[in-house]
Amino acid sequence: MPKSNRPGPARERRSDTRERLEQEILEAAKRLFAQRGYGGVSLDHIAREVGTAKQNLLYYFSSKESLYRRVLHGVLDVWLSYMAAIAHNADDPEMALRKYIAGKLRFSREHPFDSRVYANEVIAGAPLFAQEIRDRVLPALQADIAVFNRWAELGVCRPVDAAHLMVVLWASTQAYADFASQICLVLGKAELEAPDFDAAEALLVDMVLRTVLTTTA
Amino acid sequence: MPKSNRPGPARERRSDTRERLEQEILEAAKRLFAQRGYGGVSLDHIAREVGTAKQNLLYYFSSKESLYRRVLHGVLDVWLSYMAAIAHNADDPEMALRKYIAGKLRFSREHPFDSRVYANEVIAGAPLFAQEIRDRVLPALQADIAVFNRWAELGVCRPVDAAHLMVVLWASTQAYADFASQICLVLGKAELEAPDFDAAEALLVDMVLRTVLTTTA
DNA sequence: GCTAAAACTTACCATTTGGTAAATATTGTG
DNA sequence: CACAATATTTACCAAATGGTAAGTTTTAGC
Repeated sequence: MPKSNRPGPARERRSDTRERLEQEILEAAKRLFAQRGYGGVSLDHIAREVGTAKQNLLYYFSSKESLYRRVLHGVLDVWLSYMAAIAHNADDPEMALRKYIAGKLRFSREHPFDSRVYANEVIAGAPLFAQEIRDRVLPALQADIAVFNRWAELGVCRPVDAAHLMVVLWASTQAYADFASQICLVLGKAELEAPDFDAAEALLVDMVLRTVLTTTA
Repeated sequence: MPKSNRPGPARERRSDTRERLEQEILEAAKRLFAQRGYGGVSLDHIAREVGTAKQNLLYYFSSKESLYRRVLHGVLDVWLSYMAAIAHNADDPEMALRKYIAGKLRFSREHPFDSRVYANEVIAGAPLFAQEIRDRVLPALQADIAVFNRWAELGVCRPVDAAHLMVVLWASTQAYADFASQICLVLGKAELEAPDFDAAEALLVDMVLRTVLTTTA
């Protein structure tokens, strides 16, 4: 079998190399932005981490800011999908909430840096992401609030302040990424493990279901 | 009445000036560290904010790091006092928890920058404050866990995972400082006001008491 | 192999960084 | 007023900052 015109997976295609390096840059940027915040990271830093030159970053990403924005978008997309899933499971409040909490906690475990970059941006006052929050998070939240209200009308849930409930869920689930260093220190362990996330999930689900459901399990 | 030897409050004493300027520096540093993180703030920045020269900051604080540490200590001292108060109200779990939540939320409202600086430090992995957390937060948490366990033994409370419950309370209460910008955006208001904090407090108290107490109110 | 596009490097730049050293100004007290 | 302690400014510094401009190497398709 001779070399096909469109090169096979034996040797990486140029476009694949590009994509891979782009990913590596994004990953490194994510780690560093998470650790030191936007202003605390230099392009040189990121470049060295990836093993290329600073000027090559600027070949892939036109500026430090555009790189940062790309990282932020990745996080938000996932979180919004979790919020949308609540509406998709609207026929079963308990399952919807269980899934939401489990999903957010799994994300905190598997992508702690993503969560931290986002946290840094919000703590800074969302200087670069305010519009994105208005345009995408606000409607997603309103949709979920509507779902909670419908549940209350149907009598399957108590009427709760859904907006603040979601804030509590955001904060609690993301804390296991954002505040992991402190949680580790006070639990006396080097890093959070599966049982810790399980315990967090059990407690959070318990708290939320006790607060929201009318039927006692 | 002639000028007394020890100058009265008519003209500020030197030592008062010193203290005042020191405070102003700390306040400005706090605001800026909260907004941009340690690495994102320059001494020049802080100095300009205060209206003095960078080199004069270094006269009052020996280095950027020492300034940062001072800010962090201020926050932790208050939070630890709230944690200690739980043990001091050990005879009344409901009141202890109500007070804790109310106190933390009031602090988030009145001192949002403090909370944000601390959040930045923890998100960064607590590079400068890890030892402080081990030495002071860990014992404080263990003391509170012991209180929860005693409540469970007495039958006034359900046995809960007190460590994770405290994590949830930390995250939820601090979110109203750290994530205020996002909460404002999704609530469609310019800034959080008293009713928002009241709603947050009501929900959090409700959630926690439903989870913890054996007696139904 | 040839050529053009894509990928990467070298050179450079004005500005800002945290910090040191030293000079100057201001203040309290005898 | 004098003098010493306190407070503030001026002058520097080597290193790092984000970004531009221009060059060089590598690759894909003919």
